[in-house]
Amino acid sequence: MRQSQLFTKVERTAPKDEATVNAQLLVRAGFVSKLMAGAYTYLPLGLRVLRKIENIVREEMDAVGGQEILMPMLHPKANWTTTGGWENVDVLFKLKSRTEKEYALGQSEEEVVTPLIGKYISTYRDLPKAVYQINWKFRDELRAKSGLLRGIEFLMKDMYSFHEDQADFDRFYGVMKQAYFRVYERLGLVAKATEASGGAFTKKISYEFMVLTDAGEDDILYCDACEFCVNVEIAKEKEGEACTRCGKGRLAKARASEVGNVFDLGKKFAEDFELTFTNAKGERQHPVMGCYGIGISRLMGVIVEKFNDPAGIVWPESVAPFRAHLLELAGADGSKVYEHLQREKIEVLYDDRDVSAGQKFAEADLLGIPWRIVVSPKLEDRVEVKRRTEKEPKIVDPQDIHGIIR
RNA sequence: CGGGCCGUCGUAUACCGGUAGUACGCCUGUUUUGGGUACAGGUAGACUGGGUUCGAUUCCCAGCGGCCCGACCA
Repeated sequence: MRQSQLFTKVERTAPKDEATVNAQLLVRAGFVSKLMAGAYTYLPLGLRVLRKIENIVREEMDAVGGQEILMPMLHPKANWTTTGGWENVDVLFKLKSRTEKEYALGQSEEEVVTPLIGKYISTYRDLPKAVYQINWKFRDELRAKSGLLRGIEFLMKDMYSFHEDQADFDRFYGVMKQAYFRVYERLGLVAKATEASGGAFTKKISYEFMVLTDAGEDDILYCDACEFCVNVEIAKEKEGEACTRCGKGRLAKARASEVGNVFDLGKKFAEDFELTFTNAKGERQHPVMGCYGIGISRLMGVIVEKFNDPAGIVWPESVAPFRAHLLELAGADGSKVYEHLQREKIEVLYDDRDVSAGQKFAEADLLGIPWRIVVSPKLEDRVEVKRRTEKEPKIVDPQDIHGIIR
């Protein structure tokens, strides 16, 4: 894409009312624009990043047999009174139509997916099944904050699985855990599976996937020698104590942001909606249900919190809005290189604007695209290629670029 | 929801109970051309509604909005 055509522009100063790094950089660089606290517009650059994260999550959910659907965000009140959520879920947005009919905005979709699945599940031979969607969620938070980290409207992948028995759920939970770790790894993040409380509708322990960052709002204790990790809200252990699981490590405390979770919902929702299947003995039985969330838009914020330097964002290659940023300095013509990269199917942002070299360099650093390519009269027919993470460029022939940055 | 701070050109800021200034942006021209080039001219602003006052952007009240701390957060 030609940068001269991009409708957004870089701001030279950071917005005064954003405290977190993710909000400051994303707003300044023109990836997002705040409509109100907790709700952002995703601009062309930001939407490209969001879609990349979404696609990585989608690929990994498909890989474990998840089937993608898209459910309404607007829910009838009845589904929520059936489960008690209308009265008990305080973050539920409720609204009334002009004819006084009442609705809820989806903040999680057990109330919709459970009756939906009931239409298609009748025998144990239909199980297990896992369906998911990637869709906007609404939560009436008392205080939206921290840029993309806590919104009242946010993009989330939510998967729901249905199983014949607890053993099959447990098996699937293990599969999902590995899928989640693959997602985070592909995003360049290290996540810890953390034991946490199950919230309002399950007494069981749930697992939250946490990325360590000071911008987060959870405190966790984790063992420095084994995988053990627990949210302080349910921890019986204390910081500095020896780990009881492995007996070798010590527990350290850290701030983290929750980028995914897994709940064993048991039979709660199946019972509420009278969802049953016929087992091998011919008896009617409730399936065991699980739900699995990943906060897509929050991940975008967390990635920026983790990957930045004083000059700007440093996107991991897997989610960068473009792979290459082609800077055409005054007196040179980058159009041939641009066309070459397009033929090679390399996503490239072509800075063809009539602005100074210094401004192009500064803004390129802020945008954080992984590879920077410079064409300049100084270089004659050669071009300069540099990684965002590195200091020194390489001078190469234009036809060699795609081989280097691919 | 409790507490605190704050709303001034597009952005970031300053001053002031009596003509609202600066930087960046934007427009025109010249200049410059490898790290936000320089100069000249121009453009553009007091959240809303009440009150006090001769006069309010400034003081007071309310509303709306924002940020921070806490609580909350399937």
